[in-house]
Amino acid sequence: MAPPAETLTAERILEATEEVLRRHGPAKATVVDVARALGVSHGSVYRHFRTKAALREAVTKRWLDRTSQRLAGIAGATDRDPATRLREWLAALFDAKRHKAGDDPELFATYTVLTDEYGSVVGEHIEDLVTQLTEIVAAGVATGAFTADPRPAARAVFHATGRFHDPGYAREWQRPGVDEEFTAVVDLLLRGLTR
Amino acid sequence: MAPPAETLTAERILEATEEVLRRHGPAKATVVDVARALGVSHGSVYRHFRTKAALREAVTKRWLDRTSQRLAGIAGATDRDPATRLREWLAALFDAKRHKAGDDPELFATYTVLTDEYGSVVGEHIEDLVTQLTEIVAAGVATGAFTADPRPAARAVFHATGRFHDPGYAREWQRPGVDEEFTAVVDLLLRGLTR
DNA sequence: CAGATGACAGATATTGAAATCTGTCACCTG
DNA sequence: CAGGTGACAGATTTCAATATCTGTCATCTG
Repeated sequence: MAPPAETLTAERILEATEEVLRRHGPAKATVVDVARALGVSHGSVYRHFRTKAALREAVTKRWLDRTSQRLAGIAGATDRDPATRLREWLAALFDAKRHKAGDDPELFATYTVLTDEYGSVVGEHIEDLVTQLTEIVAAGVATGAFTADPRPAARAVFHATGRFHDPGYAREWQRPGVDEEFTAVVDLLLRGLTR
Repeated sequence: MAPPAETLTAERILEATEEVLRRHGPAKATVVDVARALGVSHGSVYRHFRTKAALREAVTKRWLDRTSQRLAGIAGATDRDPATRLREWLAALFDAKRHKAGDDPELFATYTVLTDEYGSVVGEHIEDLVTQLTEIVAAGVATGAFTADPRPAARAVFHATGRFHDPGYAREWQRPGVDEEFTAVVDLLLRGLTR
């Protein structure tokens, strides 16, 4: 059922777009470049994505979804105790972001531009993450470990840790002492949640 | 001892610079404009500020200091109980920022550009604010209301409330529901601090 | 005939020459 | 002679012409 390798699919276009963005950056990456990379005319790209914006948006969504999926594994590990899971989930989010930002700063900057462009996609991603957090908090409430209204509490935890996952703070993630700051905030939040 | 009104002082240059920034914005405000507004040659401005950057930095500092001074009043009100003082201080910070951003968005954008340019001035301003918070937390620890190491706890509170005072989030401050989000975060933090 | 093409019009970006600005300094002036 | 000036060199910005890109669509082809 999988189409032959040479068939032009949305998937192949997205991969080529990621590569073009990596090479040229967000300002210079054009639809013509993507078409050239695939060896087709740019008109063909427009058969799969109505506009350049739609294409960039789809690439952005893909990138964010990869992070969500990684974290979903931790949120769903219902065998572990909620406090630990919350800590690990937040640490994993911080770690994922910090590595993305530190390992390839240019690519990270590229995606930061894209996420700024497509606020609604980011909004959905955040709702997704808050839902994962809600799952953990709700588990804690069920256990009796936490006292809280899960959804608003999860949202508060997400907002309170913004410094450790919002791309706007990426510069700070390299500085010494951030880990202590992270731990201090998470400790304080966990004390606030704990019965 | 106060110099006559027509004497060129650093103070008068700073006032003129604020006005020029308000009128022309950060990108188009030039030293020549400032000199023109004061009716002097631009060489005279350079007698008081070594570079354009030094002038802009001084204006930025003045602007930040005005906020610090307002908040210092609340932090220093040692007659009131620490938990209330902490809430009021954070609410006052949020309120001050939100009004600056909402009442004159262009001027706020101008100063956001300036604060991005002069990170060290912002750093000092933040240290100043964290010191004020530390004072409140320490008072709470003395009372027995809070359990915490005042300085790191104050820093954690500051970081955890970044969403409600960092200019990068200014867009969010207009949205409905932010007040509830603010209250949720502050409640959680206060629960964490409280013995 | 489904899918690809490339010519085209209007929008956007690039480029380089001209204009303006920054920072210095030798020289005024009250 | 303290404080101010304006001409100047080099850096930066502006602006208009030129080039490139986006999105459409009539046409082509396997």
